[in-house]
Amino acid sequence: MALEHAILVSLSERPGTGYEIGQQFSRSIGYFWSATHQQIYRTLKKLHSDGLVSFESVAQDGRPDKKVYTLSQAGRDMLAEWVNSPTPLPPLRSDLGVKLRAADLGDLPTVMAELRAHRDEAAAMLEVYRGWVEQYYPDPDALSGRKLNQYLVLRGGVRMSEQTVDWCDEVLDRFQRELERSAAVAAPQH
Amino acid sequence: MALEHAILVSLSERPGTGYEIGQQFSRSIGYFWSATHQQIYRTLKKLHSDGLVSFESVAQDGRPDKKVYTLSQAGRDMLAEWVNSPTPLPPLRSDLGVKLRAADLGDLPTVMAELRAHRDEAAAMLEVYRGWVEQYYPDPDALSGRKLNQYLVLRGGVRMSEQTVDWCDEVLDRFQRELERSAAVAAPQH
DNA sequence: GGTTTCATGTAACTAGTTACATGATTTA
DNA sequence: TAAATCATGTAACTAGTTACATGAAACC
Repeated sequence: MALEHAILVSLSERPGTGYEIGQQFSRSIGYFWSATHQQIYRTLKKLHSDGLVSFESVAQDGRPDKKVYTLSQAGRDMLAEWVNSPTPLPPLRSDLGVKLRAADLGDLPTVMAELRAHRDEAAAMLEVYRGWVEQYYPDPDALSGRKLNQYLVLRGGVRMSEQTVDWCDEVLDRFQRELERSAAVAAPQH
Repeated sequence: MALEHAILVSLSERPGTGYEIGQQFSRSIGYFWSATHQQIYRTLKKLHSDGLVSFESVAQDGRPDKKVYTLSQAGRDMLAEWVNSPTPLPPLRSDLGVKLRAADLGDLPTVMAELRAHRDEAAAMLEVYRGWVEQYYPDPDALSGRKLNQYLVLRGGVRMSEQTVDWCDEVLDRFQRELERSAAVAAPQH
């Protein structure tokens, strides 16, 4: 139930509405989590009924009231306990990996085109993350505390994207050689 | 619904029981997927009712009958179509990342100890994957077809584990410096 | 004599996704 | 005037986890 924790972490930094938490999740790698707004509203409701957060309704003109949530002491205690607890290795799961294994059931040029698109998406994310590092953490050695933590999480995202791009490139290289090999067999030049 | 696909991929290589599929998922990185047996049995039932697989009950002495599932032509067609389709980048999700961001709510030495344990788990997986490469793919350049695909998936697992280990090391290094810094403040030597 | 392997299942739960709904405000 | 932003919600669904259940065989 890391969504609960991700929301609590967000609120531990500043109080906010469900909408704002959703924005943060989708806009930054910083929370290393993603969720739809429905999931967030539902979870906030549960966190409230569990006494981990409280909220204050704020009236607005022309817009629905917003509920500004704040972490309670119980929520803070719970978070601290969770932070000190072990994090098991997540089970391995990758759509791309599953698909790759069966790649020869498809059409190689098509598979390669889709792989290239996947690679490019990952490369675009990587550029975004690198831009954030430059913009928000220009002097990483000087960081400490919360800011350091946020930087290190971002570093994890950079590493992951790099890994994805490199893996796709490795696969594409090998598939390219396969293509050339089969072309050579189909139309030998000597 | 990549579990469906993962099961179909497994059956495309050889017919098998739900139990065997579960073994494969948990024993090898090859399918890049994990699932509990309950999930697998349930999904096989659905795949059967969708006409993507068929099964034959095999009586055994002293054991419950086993159902040996086989991919149907419809299943094979469906898989081929899926293999040719795009794979979107999965949403970023990491318990460790969420936790790291809130690391200063916990106790630094405790957090570091848990991080070290996480790192060691990932390093152990990495050794397992590397062992498989050596054992089953000693000459990667010579591979082609299904065998090549399987190798490339395994390479993805190696890369991911490496990334996890390296990230943990980077975080641990920085946290170590934080520890030393705070120790220096608490007990200055000059 | 206790654990692991083989082999399947039901039931209840938690987590996550997709579709639909409302409605004012700001920006292009 | 069309799209995006702000702000929340219900409902129905799919996916994944955990607990409980059975029972023989093989291994240590």
